[in-house]
Amino acid sequence: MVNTEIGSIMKIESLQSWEQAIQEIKARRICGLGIETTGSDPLIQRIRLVQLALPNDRIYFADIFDLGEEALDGLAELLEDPNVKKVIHNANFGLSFIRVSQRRRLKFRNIFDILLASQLCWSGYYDLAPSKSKKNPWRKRLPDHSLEALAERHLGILMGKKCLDWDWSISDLSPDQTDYSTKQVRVLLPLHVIFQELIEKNRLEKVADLEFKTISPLVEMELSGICFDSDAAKALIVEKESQLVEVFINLQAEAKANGFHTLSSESKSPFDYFNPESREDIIRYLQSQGFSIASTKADVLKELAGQGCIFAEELLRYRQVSHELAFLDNWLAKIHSADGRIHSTYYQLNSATGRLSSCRPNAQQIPSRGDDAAAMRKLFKAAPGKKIVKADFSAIELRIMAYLSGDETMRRALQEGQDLHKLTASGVSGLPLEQVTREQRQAAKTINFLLIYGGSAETLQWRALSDYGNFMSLDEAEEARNKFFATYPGIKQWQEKQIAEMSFTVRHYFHNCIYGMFEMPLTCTFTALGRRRVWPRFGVGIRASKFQLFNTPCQGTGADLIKLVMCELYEKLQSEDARIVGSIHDEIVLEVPEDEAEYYASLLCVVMNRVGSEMLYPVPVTSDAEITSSW
DNA sequence: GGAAGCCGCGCG
DNA sequence: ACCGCGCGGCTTCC
Repeated sequence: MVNTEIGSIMKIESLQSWEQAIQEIKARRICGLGIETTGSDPLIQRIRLVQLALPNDRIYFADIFDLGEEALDGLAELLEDPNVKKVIHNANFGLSFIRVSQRRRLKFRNIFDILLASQLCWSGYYDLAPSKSKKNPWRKRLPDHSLEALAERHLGILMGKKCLDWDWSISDLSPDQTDYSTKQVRVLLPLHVIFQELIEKNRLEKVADLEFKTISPLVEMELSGICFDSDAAKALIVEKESQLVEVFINLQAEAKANGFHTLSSESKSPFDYFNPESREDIIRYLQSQGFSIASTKADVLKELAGQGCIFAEELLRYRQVSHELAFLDNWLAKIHSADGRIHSTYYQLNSATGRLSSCRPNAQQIPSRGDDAAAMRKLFKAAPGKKIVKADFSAIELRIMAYLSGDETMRRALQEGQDLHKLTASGVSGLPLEQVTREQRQAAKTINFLLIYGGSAETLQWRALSDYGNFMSLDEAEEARNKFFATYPGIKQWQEKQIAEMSFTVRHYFHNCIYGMFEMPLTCTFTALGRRRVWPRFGVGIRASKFQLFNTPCQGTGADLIKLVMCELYEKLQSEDARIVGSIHDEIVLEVPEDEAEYYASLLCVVMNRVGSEMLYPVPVTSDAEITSSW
């Protein structure tokens, strides 16, 4: 049992003593940092409390409302000092507020984020909890990485739930508030010791350092947001709404004419006849018309439309337009009042592979494929006087696979600057490289992507048909598959090795307050930088699929790469208004002053190529940059 | 009336 | 038997 009264709390009364406290911390080389704010939005709300925990159990407690915002200058400087380690839980949150207060680019150094550390050490782990669903009686439960959960799991300290309706802007904070806040800061250094050891034991040092460094560019990217043309969006909405109404009326009329009634309750559907959003209605209606389908997904409906079913065709149209409308409405709703821009949130390690994810709105799912995608993308424009500079890695998955597998043919082809899709086309068809047609190259692209992730001859056949109406017999698909692996024997070997990993285990270290450090034998995959994903071993049948074992190292290495690029690039950004504004898995988007666009376009490529080629050595990495006025 | 699960679909 | 995400709508269950 830990006595929370141990250690003294020093309330800072003046800027001068705050400065002294910071000097003392610099001598100590390490501190825990806790920040309380008046709300969750750094663009609107402010920092209220700053608490710094020292290794001698002393806590410096600063009320920024009393000291004034100038107090944050010294803190920002401390955060940029590479010689002092700052231990924080969810650094992104507090540091965003610091970044706003300083109105300048901050390069945080030597941050140790307990949240990211925990997510790294438990990456992929889950346990099973009973579920109400009959179809799926066990559901995956991911570990809780909140500070409260970590304190309980690793230290045995029960902190209770943080009260969400505490007001941190009132002049006199209640003892409950300040006590709870202090309790949180107090567990940071003890947790740091544990996670430092876990990171070392699991050989995650390089990945952890990368993740901690990524906080700076990510904070700035979220605060930068992206410029959005709301007038053009509104015009597009008007247009699409009338399209939607038209399709909707047609669907209603046809359902009515055939005596159909919806099952949806009245509140959900404004008409009695047919609710196009209800899969139940769709299946029932089409059944009544003599079409029997098990699913209402797009390719099933397309099949029906091909057979002359107008209703299915209209349904597809309805779906498409309503989906696009939902995007537009959502983006408009997310425009921030402070600067008229859209500020997505990025999660650094919410995914099992290490990729970034994005939400509210998801900046990584802006349409790019469909008919109206270009018009939608145009809405994300550069601010006046700025240009958008974007670059993506070319065929990065294949390069990563070449690196991971060490396949000779693939490596040599890439070193010689050959077109891998063409090479595959040649290997599959038996034609010399120069006789490969554009169509064959396109088909080879599909083959490449499907087969490196474990696709079967059947999926190959199906994709060839659905993508370009190219009919392939099963034998032909099987033949293409065999030729692919004959062309790249290293890939085949690597896949076999990965499958063997299913029954092979690696010692992975965990920690809790009951057992202390302990190891478990787990299925484990690794990326170029040593990032891990583990698979817990419960009963039979619950294990990594071969697809996951093929895909995770590849996707994860891509994540290592893009994060490294973000960090290196961030260091090289010159003017304050050259900003990273997007990161979409293999693509970086910048918004820069117009007259610097050329400079940043080439810088971006140089950094991407260098970082990529170093990480995947001896496989070279290339990228394509482009200067535009919108995404 | 809210939470959980499922489906379908946008991106890479 | 293709992987990884987030989101919105419907349905079901408390």
